[in-house]
Amino acid sequence: MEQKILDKSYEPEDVERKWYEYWEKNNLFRAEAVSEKRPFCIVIPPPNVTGTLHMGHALNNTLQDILCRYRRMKGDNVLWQPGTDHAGIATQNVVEKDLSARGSDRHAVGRDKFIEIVWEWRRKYGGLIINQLKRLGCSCDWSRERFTMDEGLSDAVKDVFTRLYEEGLIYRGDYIINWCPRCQTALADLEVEHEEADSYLYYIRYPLEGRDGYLLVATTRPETMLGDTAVAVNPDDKRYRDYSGGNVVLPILNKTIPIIFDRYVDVEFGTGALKITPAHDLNDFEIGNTHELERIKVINEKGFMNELAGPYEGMDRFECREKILADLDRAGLLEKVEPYRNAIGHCYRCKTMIEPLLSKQWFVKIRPLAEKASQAVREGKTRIYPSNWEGIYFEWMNNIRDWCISRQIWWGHRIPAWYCGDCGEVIVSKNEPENCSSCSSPNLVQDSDVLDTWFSSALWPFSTLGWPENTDELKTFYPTSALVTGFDILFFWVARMIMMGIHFMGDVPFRDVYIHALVRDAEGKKMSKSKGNVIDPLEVMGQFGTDAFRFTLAALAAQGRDIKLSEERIQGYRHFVNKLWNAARFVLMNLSSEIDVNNKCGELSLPDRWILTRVGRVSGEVVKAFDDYRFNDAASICYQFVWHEFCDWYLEMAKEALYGTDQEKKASAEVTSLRVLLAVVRMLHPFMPFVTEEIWQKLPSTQGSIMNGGFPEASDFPADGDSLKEMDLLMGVITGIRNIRGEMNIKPSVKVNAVVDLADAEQVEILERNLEHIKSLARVNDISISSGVPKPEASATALFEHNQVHVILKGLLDFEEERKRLKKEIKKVENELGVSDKKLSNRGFLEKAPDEVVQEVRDKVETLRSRLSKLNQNLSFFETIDA
RNA sequence: AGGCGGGUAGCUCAGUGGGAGAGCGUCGGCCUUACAAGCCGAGGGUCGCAGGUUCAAAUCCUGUUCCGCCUACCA
Repeated sequence: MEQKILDKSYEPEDVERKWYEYWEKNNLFRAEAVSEKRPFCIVIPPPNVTGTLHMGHALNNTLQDILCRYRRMKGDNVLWQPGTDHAGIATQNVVEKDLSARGSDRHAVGRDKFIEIVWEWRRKYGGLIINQLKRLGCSCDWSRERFTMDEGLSDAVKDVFTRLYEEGLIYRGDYIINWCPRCQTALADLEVEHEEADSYLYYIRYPLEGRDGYLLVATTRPETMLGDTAVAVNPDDKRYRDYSGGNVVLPILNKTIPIIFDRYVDVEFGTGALKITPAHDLNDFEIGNTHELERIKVINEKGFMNELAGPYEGMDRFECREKILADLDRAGLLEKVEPYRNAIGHCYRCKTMIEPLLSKQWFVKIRPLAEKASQAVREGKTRIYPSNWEGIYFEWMNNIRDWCISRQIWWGHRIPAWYCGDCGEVIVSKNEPENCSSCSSPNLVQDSDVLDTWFSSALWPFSTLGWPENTDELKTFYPTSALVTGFDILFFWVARMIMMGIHFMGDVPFRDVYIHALVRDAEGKKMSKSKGNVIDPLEVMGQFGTDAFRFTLAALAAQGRDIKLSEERIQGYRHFVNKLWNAARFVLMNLSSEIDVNNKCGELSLPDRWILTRVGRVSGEVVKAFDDYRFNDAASICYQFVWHEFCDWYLEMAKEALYGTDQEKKASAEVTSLRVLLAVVRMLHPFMPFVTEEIWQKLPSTQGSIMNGGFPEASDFPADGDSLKEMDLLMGVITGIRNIRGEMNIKPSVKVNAVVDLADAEQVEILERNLEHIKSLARVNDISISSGVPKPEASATALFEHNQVHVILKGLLDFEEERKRLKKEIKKVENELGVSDKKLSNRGFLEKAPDEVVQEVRDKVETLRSRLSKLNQNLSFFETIDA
């Protein structure tokens, strides 16, 4: 027989391991591909396969797990679809770093071998983050784990690429792209981080051809002048009107380039003359196109000056800048240098300064996809919570530009395009072609680039469910129910999933998107390794227990606000876990061996009726909060109820019956406390899966896992409105006496005598029936309840509603203290009365405010008046008595 | 430059038209047989500032200031 009494304190470590193994062994996370039950599906935002769990993951997955566990308990067929992402650039970087530490590099090992090494790496470390998610308690259906480089998902990628190509939505072209000279690859616009920094604006003289003088040009990047093919001015700019048809001589290279006119140029900025470098700047590129300018690339893919850079060939781009400035200065062509702040793009992976470069890349023509994705959200097919993110989503969708999807790295989905070595034909095909479709030549070479990782992530909600096969999973779970993610990947990932989902599945990929906050440190700073302010979730779990950690995250996850996390907060919620544990321990200790929650018991006591009514209401509130993604509300409702209603009031009062000899009363207290505890652990289970399972398994009347125990609902409990009012009265008396005791510093060991004077004689009986509770909770020896009795001599009085309770102080304390206390309270009541009186003397209020509001204020005034007169009476009593 | 969010108790925040709240911290009192990771009690706020709408504003509007974030092709 298993020991049913709980240990004195909760020890998370063993308990967590035990139950996670139990859940997995019993397949409790398994979803059914076909089921009568209502489907609920979340696809996990796939973590990088090389990653380790950080706070962002912890929050993100805790919230998902809360939703999944909640829905499962409500009887849904839940699929939490897990998996990892191959994270092309990040993973390649990690493996390359490892290679270089061993004195090698990817070019030395070759492409095929390198990819093999990365797979090996994944086999070795890919399970790390998965195990960390398990440690967090995540109830993913691990039997369905996917990886973006799996065969099935790779097929999906090829399928999507070829179909988009055939539809003209994927094309290949020469454009200015963001190039990272360190990672040696193109990046999408989104992958470039702009940060404002101190820089300089250099004013350079471009001598005019065939006449005296020069055109003064302002630039932040003097090294690109080697690739200049024009200088542009605004046609409306009077200063340059007579330069039409003229040329300038490009300094250093002494090349003649034209002065062109274009409205793009801002007359106000700098000198109003803009040097044009079509091969190294997006705007210049576009201006170059309209004016049919030559594109001269002077910086190569490694960030070094090439052979077209004349004397600077072979220099690094920054070195070249310094040299060129020195040379210009010497030639008297550098007029001035001004400090200037501008935002320069950096690689989001390695922080290297991005080089805008002319390059041939693959792009997705995004507008047609974006428009439908925009519309779907506008029509409410997908709802974004909190809704202010919708505006940001639309904003981005409206200004979106074509998506550069080719990457010059090796780890990823290779672009399914082949080039004919003989006729130059481009063949895009799911399967490797044997001959050129145009000239039948077998001389075909596959494109060496791979696709942006986000290209495969964009398919995640349907590729993981088996697409392009028409699987049962797709039929059952697509569109998925909710997506939970941080705003930092709203564009990278969420928007692109919506586009691809609509295009290939004909429907949005998810009904709801819940955008959660960022986890910051206690000062509100972003956590980062370089700042050294990271809190490691695994350490936290070890120190405080996973349940306390999860509850903290949920309790702090208010919509639209970042989370400031500190160890003190987590510690605070660990106390809550302990409180729950001890409540359970107490209930268990007092249960009779043959007890069952369905046992018949005699008449319920007032506290019994009250707590059952309350737990019903609270269940309803929690359900509503979960349904609205108000995790913090759900958490604090539970916290408040468990600690301050169940423990502080109910269990304290139940002791009366539990310790007593009346078997009927004892039985009803036992059944009620068990019933409420069973509800409490179930409503807390989504937050705190481990401790609740541990308690559940020790409680009588349970079978199997708490996961199958159902979620408590309002209708499970009797609603007894009278019990709420009666308890208010009872608690009012007890609180009144406690207030006096506290303020007068009467020690708990000293019992007092009290007289209760009720305004409503009919309520006397209510208190009479509950005298024992007042005596034990307020530490009272003798008490009398009646209506309309005079205040006893030498007593202190507490008021509640229209009632008063007098505590006899004779021989207990200093009356001066009581006079002070009364005066203080009189002042407080007078202030409140002043506010309300003012309202009632305002004609506008009486005429225009709703009747019930006016009535409320009238009632309040009445209450305050009677309080005030009682307080004054009490005070005058004390004024006449000598201590 | 544009956009978004925020400023409420010492700290972290909830509260979106009608009585300023919670948790933590602080202070005072308690080893009351579930829990000192606990129990009982107390103190503490001109709701950033200035106008406006309203009978009534923390709440709605306008302006302003400070902080944070996002987006951006003025060199």
